[in-house]
Amino acid sequence: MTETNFPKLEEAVLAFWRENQIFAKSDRKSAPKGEFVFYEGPPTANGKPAMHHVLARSFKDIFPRYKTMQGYHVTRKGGWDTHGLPVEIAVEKKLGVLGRKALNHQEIAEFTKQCREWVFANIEDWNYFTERMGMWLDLENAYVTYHNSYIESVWNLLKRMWDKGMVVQDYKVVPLSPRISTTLSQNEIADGYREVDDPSVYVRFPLKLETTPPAVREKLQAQGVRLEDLENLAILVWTTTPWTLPSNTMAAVNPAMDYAVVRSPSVGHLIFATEAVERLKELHKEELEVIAHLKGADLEWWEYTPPFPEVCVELGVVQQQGEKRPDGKPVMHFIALADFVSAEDGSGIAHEAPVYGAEDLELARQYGTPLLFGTNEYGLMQVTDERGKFFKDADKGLIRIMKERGVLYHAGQIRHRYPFHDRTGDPILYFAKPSWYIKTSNFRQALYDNNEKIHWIPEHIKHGRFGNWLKDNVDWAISRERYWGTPLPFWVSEDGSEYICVGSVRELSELVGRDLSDVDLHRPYVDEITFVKNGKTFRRVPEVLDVWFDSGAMPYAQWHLMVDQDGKPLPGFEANFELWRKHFPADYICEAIDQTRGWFYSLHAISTLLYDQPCFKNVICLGHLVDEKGHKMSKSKGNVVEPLPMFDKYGADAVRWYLFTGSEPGEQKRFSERLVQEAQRGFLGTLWNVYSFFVLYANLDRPNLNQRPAVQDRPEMDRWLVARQQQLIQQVTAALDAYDARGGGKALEQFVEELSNWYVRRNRRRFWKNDDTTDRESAYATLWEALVTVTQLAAPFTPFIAEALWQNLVRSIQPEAPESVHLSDWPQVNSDLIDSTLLTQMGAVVKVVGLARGARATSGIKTRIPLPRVLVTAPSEAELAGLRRFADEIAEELNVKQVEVLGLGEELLTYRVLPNLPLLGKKYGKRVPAIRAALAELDSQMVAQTLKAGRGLSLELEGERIVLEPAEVLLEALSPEGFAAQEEGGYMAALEVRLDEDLLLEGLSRDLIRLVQQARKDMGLNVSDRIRLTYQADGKYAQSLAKFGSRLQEETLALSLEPGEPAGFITELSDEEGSVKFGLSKA
RNA sequence: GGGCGGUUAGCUCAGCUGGUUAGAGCGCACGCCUGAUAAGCGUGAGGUCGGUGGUUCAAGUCCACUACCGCCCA
Repeated sequence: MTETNFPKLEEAVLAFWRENQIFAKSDRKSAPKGEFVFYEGPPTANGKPAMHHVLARSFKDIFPRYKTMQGYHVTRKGGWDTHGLPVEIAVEKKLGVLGRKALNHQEIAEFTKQCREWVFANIEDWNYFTERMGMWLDLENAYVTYHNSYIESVWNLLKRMWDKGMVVQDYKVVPLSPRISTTLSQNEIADGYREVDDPSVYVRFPLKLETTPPAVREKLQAQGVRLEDLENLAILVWTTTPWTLPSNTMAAVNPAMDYAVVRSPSVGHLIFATEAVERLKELHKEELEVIAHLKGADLEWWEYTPPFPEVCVELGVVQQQGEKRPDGKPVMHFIALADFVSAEDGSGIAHEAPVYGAEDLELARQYGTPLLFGTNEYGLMQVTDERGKFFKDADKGLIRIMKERGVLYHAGQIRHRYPFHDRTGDPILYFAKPSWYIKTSNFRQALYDNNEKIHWIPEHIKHGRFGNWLKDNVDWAISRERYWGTPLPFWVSEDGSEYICVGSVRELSELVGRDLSDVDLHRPYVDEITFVKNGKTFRRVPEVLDVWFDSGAMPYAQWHLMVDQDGKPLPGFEANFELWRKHFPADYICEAIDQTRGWFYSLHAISTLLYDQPCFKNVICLGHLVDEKGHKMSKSKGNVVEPLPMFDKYGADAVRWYLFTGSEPGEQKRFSERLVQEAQRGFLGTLWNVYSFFVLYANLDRPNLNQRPAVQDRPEMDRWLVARQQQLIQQVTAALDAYDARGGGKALEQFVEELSNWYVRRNRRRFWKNDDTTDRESAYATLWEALVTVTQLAAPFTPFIAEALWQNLVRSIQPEAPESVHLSDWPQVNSDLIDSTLLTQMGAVVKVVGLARGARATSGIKTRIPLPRVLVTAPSEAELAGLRRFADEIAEELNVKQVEVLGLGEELLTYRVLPNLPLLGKKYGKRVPAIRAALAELDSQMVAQTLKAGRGLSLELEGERIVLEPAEVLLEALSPEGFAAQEEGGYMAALEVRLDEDLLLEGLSRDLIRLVQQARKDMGLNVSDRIRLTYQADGKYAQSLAKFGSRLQEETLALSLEPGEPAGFITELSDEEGSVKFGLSKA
């Protein structure tokens, strides 16, 4: 065996690539098919590379390698995502600036400096890891999102959107830590949930009868209820946050739900969800009588008096309570419809204070209602007698006021989970803050239509996770009150009346009146840049950009694209423009499934808004890696599998192979070391074995592989392998064209399995003892071609082993061949060589041999002992022809003297008669069971004769006669009596188990051959060394030697075989058949 | 609470538009082979296809409900 230490082999290949700059050369490989565009979704280099990065990078690597071999050029520009919260949090921890409300200039400078350093904390690990796993990526020219050039391109994109009116300022509900008014991230909140008791209050909102919707009037009338008779009619609204009630602008009902008009002895008439009636009875301990039913949808626009009507005037939002809009609709304080309202808790009518909830704010947008800020952003009440109190402390007082006003129906408590801020201990305040938005919702249709043009893997993401998300698209909030990010290029005048969006450094320089080319565009430096225009001083807005915009901008910013409103390059940026144009849109991108709302979306949104086209044509959306038990890998659980030890132990190829073929790419994958080991032993091991076999004998025989016999002159067995190999090229090419790595891998695996266990196994002798030179040369040629083809086809999957094989198989004998397998051209299918008849026939042979081996096993007679006869059959005429054609192969493989191929209707065979259900079901439907029963009754020989003659089968069915077409009946051969047989699906092999003296002696001779061969090996002889044999034998062994001695000599390369006292190396055997003792000496 | 995906042998996974006895690899047990040999091959055991109900001549596959796991969102 040659080198089998895969990790060591991989290191050698890496050295080879490095020394000979193979990656750089692949960049210059001729590319008649043009550019295949790949985008690297930028990882962050502050963390360590983990196994899921191997997954993504493997899939990112395989298709560019494939396309390069196919004759495309692939630019593999790396990239790093460098801004954002994770970096800031890490640095905050380090610097200890926790929960500070605002940093001063000096502090920001220190902070962003630290961020910049921290970003590449693990860059060395990343560079090493990427190379080691065999991913070719240009890391030297990687784009970096914090570079000034990158930021400038992002500004350019924003400016174009700004000029098109796509950028607006609006409110966004964010989680705040009150008192310090710091925006928190989801992660910071996730840990802070606590069980707490909060108020649960039911409040009456009296309805204004003059605004009753017509649908309500009609329905009440139909149910015999007069509106005027309803006393104190009010909706019953539920909330757990009384402090938000002063900010109430709407009450929401679910349009699909049932609502009841209920009479309460204590307060008059109430409307709330029918589902809640029983609960309220229980809760408030009073008898409630349902007198009418309404649908939620009926109630829209019905106006009510809120519990704190004075607030809206007090805040100056309207002139007077109950004000109308120009179209006659109320400005606020009416019933709105919302799908999110449920009746599982409360009354089924939700109180809407849009300032304090994201869904509520969205509803306010839909209905165009203004906002009432009952608190400020520090959580202090701004209105009512509770003014100045911390919001949670205002509940009691507000409840008292409502009681006095007679609108409180019921006040209780509820235990639920509510988030708190760890560091301050305060409850989280969800609060609407002004924020910058991109109006993506205006492009909902375009976003959706462009998505139709994308090929998603897996398919369901397209209309599922991603499509649904686009359908419900809301505006993209792009501003963050942070420090380390692309600063928003918006400058606002001191009076707040005018905004200027800056689209380039040059533009900013002109506004300021000095050259800013060397200024760091980050905070705090950019904050110092002010200018005067129209007599007003402009300062930058404080926010930075959402990092997802950074990453979504990479198609443009990685080339420092700078264009004007018409998309034409700005002066001096013509070359950048050409680079961009050559690389837009992407043919292929790949990331894990969590990117649907991250990178996939940001790419798609930006390209749709600015170019109205998708940004990528094909996308593989990977499932997550979990541990052996299906749990998420996390450091705290200690179940993380590190990639580098896997590479060191099994090699990167093994890991890659497992990731490609282990399961569908979109599925969640359970990862374990064992599976990598399996991949190594399976595909890689088998391939390597075949290769070793080839090398072992090729080194002895030195066949001339540069002058190979024509395919048509080769034996059938070789032509079969050639056909199979062409079929493989077809399969792998089709699979990779469809971005189906798994399909391609499975085809390769299947081929290598057949190559090893059928072709090599069957043809071994042609390599090691074959005086027929033509035949030997043919075998070498055929096996060599198959290995070379597999090497090339496997190159994108397992680049290391493929390279090693290429160097040894091809480069060693063809110095003019491409220097690396990755610089070679993808194999082309020669369909003339796909002999499908031959493939079908050989398929039947393999099948039947498999069955016969099973039969051998059950018979208990070792393969070594020849048997006189095997009967075989197959379900189709084409396959029977194959069995006849390859009868010799079958005989040899099974060690039987005679192969008898049985056709349809022969006497030795009996059959199982089966209905062809797919055909019969369509034709006869309900009568299928009866037909089935009738068929079972028939004599199978008769049926076989009938079908053999090509006649239909006539059946008596409940007095009716029907005739089944031959194709509607299936026959499966059964094992005949008295044979060791196996059958399956119409294939059958039956061994005649009859031992005679001759066959036994022949079988024993094989034992003797094996004995001598083992001795040769123990002596340390070469396979080609000649020997001399002396022996003593008795019993059956003596007979066997007498009869088959010459064969023994032949097989063991013995020049002589003499009876007498054994001399030299001694080996012996003794059992019930007799005994034998050999002496071997080297000739 | 909503959306999407998953649940098939001890493990990792296939099962196309419904159709005959639900497959593969690994592991396990037993055996074979012995000039690919610290390899190779075969056979066997092992399955209520998460559960319930429905549609159908026929359901792992279609429909409804449901349980559990995962991801995203709220």
